[in-house]
Parts: sequence; C-alpha cells; structure tokens
Amino acid sequence: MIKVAIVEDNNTLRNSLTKLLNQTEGMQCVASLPNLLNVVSDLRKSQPDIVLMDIGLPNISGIEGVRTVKENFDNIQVLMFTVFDDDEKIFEAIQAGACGYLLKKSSPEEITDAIVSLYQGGAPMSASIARKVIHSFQQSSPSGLSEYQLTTRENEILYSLVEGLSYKKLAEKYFISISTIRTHIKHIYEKLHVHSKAQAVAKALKKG
Amino acid sequence: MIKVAIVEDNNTLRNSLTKLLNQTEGMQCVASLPNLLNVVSDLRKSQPDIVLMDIGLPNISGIEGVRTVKENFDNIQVLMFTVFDDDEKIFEAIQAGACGYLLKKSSPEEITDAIVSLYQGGAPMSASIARKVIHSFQQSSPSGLSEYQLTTRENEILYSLVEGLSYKKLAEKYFISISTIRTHIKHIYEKLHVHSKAQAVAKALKKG
DNA sequence: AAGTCAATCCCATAAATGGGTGATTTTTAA
DNA sequence: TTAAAAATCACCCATTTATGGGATTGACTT
Repeated sequence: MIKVAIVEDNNTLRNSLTKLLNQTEGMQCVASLPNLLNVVSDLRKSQPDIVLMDIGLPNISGIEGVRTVKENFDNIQVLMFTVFDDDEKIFEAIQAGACGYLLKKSSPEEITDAIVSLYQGGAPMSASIARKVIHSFQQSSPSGLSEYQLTTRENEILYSLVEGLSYKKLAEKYFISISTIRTHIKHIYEKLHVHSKAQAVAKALKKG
Repeated sequence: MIKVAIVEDNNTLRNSLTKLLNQTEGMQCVASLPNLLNVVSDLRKSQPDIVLMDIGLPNISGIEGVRTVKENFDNIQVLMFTVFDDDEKIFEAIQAGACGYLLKKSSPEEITDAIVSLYQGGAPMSASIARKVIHSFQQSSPSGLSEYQLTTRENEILYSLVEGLSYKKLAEKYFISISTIRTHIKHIYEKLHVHSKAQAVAKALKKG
C-alpha cells in the first residue's frame, strides 16, 4: 500500500486527487493539505511514502516545500505537480530534492502510474527535463588531474586502472606489451607520487 | 534528416541496424563501424548528429568511446546500446557524456523513437537510471555503499584501502594479523562483486 | 646536429595480492 | 537457546605488482 500525501492549494483539484488515490488499488491518500504551514507535523502524523506537491503554492512555494520535506524526512519521495512544463522551476525543484514531476493535465492513469513508478525507484519526468538534469550533471570539474602533466598514453592507462584492469588486460587492450604498461605505470606513479594501483585509482577519482 | 553513426561489433546486428535507419524516413546511417579504432577520423568524415554506441565493445569499451567522441566532437550526441539493463555501466556512460541508452531487445520503433527523441533534445532512458542520475546530481544519495551491507570492520578496512594501505599496514593499524585482513578483504570483494583492490577502491569512491 | 621526451620493449627479483579451504571464538538475532 | 553472522587466525598456491636496472625508436625543439 503506497501512502501518499497531497499538498495543493486548489480545493477542487485536491479533493478529486484525494478521491482518485483512494479509489486506486494499492494506494491511499493519508494527508491532503492546502499549504505548507504545518507540513512537518502533518507528515510526521500521516507518514506518507510519497508527497505530491504543487509547485505553484501561494506564499511558500512548492520548491521550498521540497527542501523542508527532504530536510525532515529521509524516506519520503517528492513528486512535483505543475500546470506548466516550466523547465526552470522543475529543475530547481529537482535540485531541491524532488525525484520527478507530473503535469496537472495528466490523465488519472498517468498520475497513478507516475506515483507507482516513483515508489518503485523510478523518476517520472519529461525528456527535456531529463536532458537538462543530465547536462548539469555532466559538466563537472575541469580535471584537477591535469596538474600532474600525464601524457596522453598515461592518462588512457590511468582511466583503465580505475576500471580495475590488470597489467595483462591493459596490454591486450592497447595492443602493447606488459613491459610497456609497466613503464607507463611507473611514470604515472612517479607523477602522482603514489606507490600502488589502489592509491593511483584513489587519486585519479578524487581529482579528475 | 538525422545523420546517425553506428558502433557495434556484432556484424549481423550492425547491418540490420543500418538497414533500419536507412529505411526510416528522416534518418540516415552515415557510418557503420565494428570498433573504435579509427572512430575520430571516421566520424570527422561522416559528420553524424548521433552515435549509437554499443556499451560492450571488445578491447576498448563503449564507455571510453563516449569519452573519445565527446572530447573530439561537441555537437554529437551519444546513445548507448546495450544488452543488459546494467545500471552501473550505463551510469558510467552517462557520466562520460552519453545522453541516453537503448536496450538491444528494443523494437525497431523504439529504436527510431529513441533516436528522434535524442535529436529533439530528450534523454531516452529507463526510470531507474533516471533516478540514479538525479540522486547523484542531488549529491545526497543516502544509499551509496550501504546497499552492500558491509560490516563495521569491513567498512573500516575499505576506508583504509582507499587510503592506499597494504595488507601489512592494515594489520598494524588494526592490531590484527594479516590473515584476518585477507579474510575481511575477501568478504569485501564478494559483497562489492570486485576482484582487486583497485576495483574496490574505485567502487568505494564512486559510491560513498 | 644534439638534446629531450614519449612510447616502446626486455630482464630479474622480492613483495604483495587473490583464491581456496578450514577453523575457533564472540556477538547478534531469531 | 539455538542458529546465524562477525571477527579472528592459519596454510597453500598461482598470479600480480612493485622496483631496480637498461635499451631503442621516432618526433619535436633548439
């Protein structure tokens, strides 16, 4: 039984959502709130698995709401509920801790599907949001490894060390002899000031 | 017209994919490669919009392939192509710059749909991968290493492995014999599904 | 033309590691 | 209170790694 809480200021919508959830098998609406005023104590009482949160709440926005929920409850997943496919807002909500979002124009089926998907570890969202998330996630630190001045070959090999390859596998991968692999790794160790594969891997991952 | 390049070692599959793409309206296969050997020059000639990349290529893996492509071509989007729904690998590929993935068992329609979706700015991927990306992006994945159920001792030792200590040093540090260290490490390997210190360190750092 | 550096290779040896099997004691959980 | 899990230790064997040395080729710089 998936326990869901709703935070939505529009009374009509909130009520029909509550009905929908309670009529759906395996689902139960354990709280139905018009705003975030007492959200922490309300959720503490009702102990939902999932909160369906309107993103455009008056006064305190749903994005703040996500933050509040996530700070106080580790195990509650938040699904944003919004009228517009507003990438910016949704993106912010996800940064704040939401795991997905749902358009208000969605059909009853889509709504319950999204809730189930979220409950099962998914992340219901549109393609464009997904791409946005992925991008901001990819553009990470400009390699702190470069300070060590590894050559191209050395960098390649260091990457592969992180993958856990042995000298033999490395040799096969790059079509060179184990001796050469050894030499390269010697140089890598010198440059990184380490003395084992494990240390090199650790340093490689901590930097770039 | 969406120009697609394919990198796939299985000849049969590669050929039928090529056919599929060429038979699909608005799509064209401009390169069909069995490996990554000359991928940079090949792609420079064919100038695809999208690369469909097998994740499990022999020798140089598709994950490296993504890195290579992304380093050399800003505007090419990479779609991973994989047999298994292997979260770890796919996640790595996305970190490396892929924008989505596709299962090999997908229907022709699903394949072309995913390509179109990618071309239009989407990010075709499964719910569980999406969630994983979101989590690592929220930088607060509470799960992390704990999913492996390491004991207190095993966790201590794993931390020290990351520091680069040898078995001998570990034994001295914890006032126990090297044999015991070995045993603990064996258990750690079993639980993490790895077979070397380097792999364990990599996994430890990638998770918690 | 001389020098540097990356990349390639080889030899040899000692230490460290990974895999397997088996055992005892203490702690924890059912 | 019994069973399971954790922590401890030992032995064997094959492979891998680390470390030391030395060497050649080609590309690029000066």
